[in-house]
Amino acid sequence: MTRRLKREYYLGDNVVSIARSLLGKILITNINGVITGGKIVETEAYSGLVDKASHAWPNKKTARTKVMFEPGGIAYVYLCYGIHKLFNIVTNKKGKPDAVLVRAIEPTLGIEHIIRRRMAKKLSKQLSSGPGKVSACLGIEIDHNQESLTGGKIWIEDSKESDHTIVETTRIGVDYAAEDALLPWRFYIKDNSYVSR
DNA sequence: TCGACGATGACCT
DNA sequence: GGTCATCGTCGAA
Repeated sequence: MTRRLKREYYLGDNVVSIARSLLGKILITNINGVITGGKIVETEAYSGLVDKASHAWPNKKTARTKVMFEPGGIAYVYLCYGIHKLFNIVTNKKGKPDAVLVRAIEPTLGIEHIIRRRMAKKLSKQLSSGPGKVSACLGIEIDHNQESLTGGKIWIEDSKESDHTIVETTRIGVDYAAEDALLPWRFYIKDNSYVSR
């Protein structure tokens, strides 16, 4: 069985280890009563204090990034390229702007709704293999920004699964971050076909 | 105000 | 491999 992660989980001060430990857990949404979810198979860590790739670097608080300065356990959702909604998990204590980007899931719950949202005919590996696709599958919108992850709309459940091998590598699409683009802060489950790229 | 530019994805060749 | 849709954000003016 599975159980919902508690607030304390998200308050941890090591966003990199949280990003790694989120692999295999189940991300679930309840959007107007429609429940969908999937196993997290790919994540990336972003740390506002030390990481040029983070929107909140260097400890930069703006209208957009202020949600990352809140205590962990809430969502940071923003619009990328004017089209895609990217879902992040805010971590760490108040004033420490860390977040984990969920890049891919393996659908496990409400698969018929996921297929409908993606306007597909059937389940395929390409439905949820990318951060914009994850939000599209789960019905995550911009106005879920700052939504609590311990409430009734978006949450994460633990899983007993632990037999996967984790691959760590560099993050995607952050070349602008110069040397920080080389940090091994992207994690995915080895051989899982829902991983992006 | 204004303009450059994305933590992407779909579609094309 | 390449192109481009599309718009909020942020720093410059």
